[in-house]
Amino acid sequence: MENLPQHFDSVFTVDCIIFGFDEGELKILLIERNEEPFNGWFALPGYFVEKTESIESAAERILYECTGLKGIYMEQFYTFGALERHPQGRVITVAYYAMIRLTNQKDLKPVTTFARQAVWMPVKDMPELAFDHSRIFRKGFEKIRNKISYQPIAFELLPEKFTLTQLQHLYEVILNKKLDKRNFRKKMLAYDILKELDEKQKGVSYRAAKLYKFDKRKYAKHFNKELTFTKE
Amino acid sequence: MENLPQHFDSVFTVDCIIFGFDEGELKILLIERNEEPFNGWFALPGYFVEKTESIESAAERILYECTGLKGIYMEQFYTFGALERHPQGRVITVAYYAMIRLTNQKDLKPVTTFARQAVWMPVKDMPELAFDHSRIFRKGFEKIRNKISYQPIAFELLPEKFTLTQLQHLYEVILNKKLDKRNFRKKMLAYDILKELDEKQKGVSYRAAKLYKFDKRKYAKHFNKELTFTKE
DNA sequence: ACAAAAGTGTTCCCGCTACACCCATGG
DNA sequence: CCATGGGTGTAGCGGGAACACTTTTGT
Repeated sequence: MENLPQHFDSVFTVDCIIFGFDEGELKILLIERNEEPFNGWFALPGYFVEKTESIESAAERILYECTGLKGIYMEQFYTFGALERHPQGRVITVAYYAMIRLTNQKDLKPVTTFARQAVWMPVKDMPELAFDHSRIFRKGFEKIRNKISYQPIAFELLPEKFTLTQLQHLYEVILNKKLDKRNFRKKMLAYDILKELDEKQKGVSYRAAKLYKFDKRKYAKHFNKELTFTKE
Repeated sequence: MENLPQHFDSVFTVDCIIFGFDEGELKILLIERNEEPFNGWFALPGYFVEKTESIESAAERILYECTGLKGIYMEQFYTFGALERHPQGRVITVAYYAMIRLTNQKDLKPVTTFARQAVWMPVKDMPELAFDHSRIFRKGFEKIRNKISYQPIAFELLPEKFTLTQLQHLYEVILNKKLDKRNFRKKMLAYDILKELDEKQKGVSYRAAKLYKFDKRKYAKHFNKELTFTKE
């Protein structure tokens, strides 16, 4: 194989699975494509990586273009390169996922031309997606389902202040099974990564629950990891 | 960004971390490069992926060219695409690892021209590698160290028949810590994935140990996975 | 007989599971 | 006062960790 410099122009893409939690449902961000191929189909937000940017920053840029959000930690999880995955040629794609907090800004307008609109799609009514994106989604979903069972990463999806019941619901949705309330609370508090606030829920027609906050410091101490949740 | 068809020719590479276990040491397969850049440096076996092959088959081909081995199950673990990782341009690389049984054929002759020689390098004396291969290696090594603690994947490194002590040594080398003999045996036998043979070690000047074999059937039953160890 | 590794059980502790009732609040 | 979710404890079980001596074999 020749290795002439002009051959060193890789063309490849990034695709992102962006999880959000809203109205008790797990959702992911999809775009409706506005160009061929698969014009009009739903797809994962993703596009070509520029020659001058790293894969990570491309992922961040795409996420920004679809949501207006910046500085979200994304994790690479797999690279898909089947020969026939793109009808126009050989395009490999590096897949990332992110979990974001979607408060207020529920209706997102994409800042790009390649997407007609962006929507939060409940995971349970996922349509068939463009390219091999359905497959990418399944693999990514499996990944976070796995990860959440041994690492407390669900906070990223919740508002800053949340109740234990909200947190539990989120786990139940992701893991797709009922959890025991007492055991869940015991275990979660035993992790010692939550800070109990002097504040309660408001506006509910039943006993208000205590609010909690995720405590980055304690998390870092226990898991001796960088605080990768929100890259600063 | 334009998306003219002639731009749809990705150029990218595959790099492989191939683990072997020999003389009580964990080793990985390195090649000595025979072309620029990094001519003469040690590197992970890897090369460009052809336009007509999938990433997986490219990985297999490369492994074959370096070792003569076929049908080894390789697992993709990360894609590296930092801008400056290749001095001649933007080249992203998809990294795989494999664990192989290296009996008899300790001296491998590469079937390629881009490698001057292939060597089994003990992990503990790893030199600095070409490109960002040292980083790739560290990430891959961490991956298998992680994986081995919750999935019994170490058999692939041992000869077909092995003693429990050999298996334990292998775990100790990978995890880099001493394990308790009784607990190790108890746990390993409890997995119920070993078949005890009617055969003993030979040629040792002490009490001969029983030989065991990895039992694919039982493994598949417990882990309900395909028998991915040796793809047939 | 001695050197070297094979082989073997028990106890303790911790974390997970299962399970049901009273409490606070708003309407 | 009632409906709704908030909040709490305990007992049993199972898996992991710690720990030391006897057996077999070749030299």
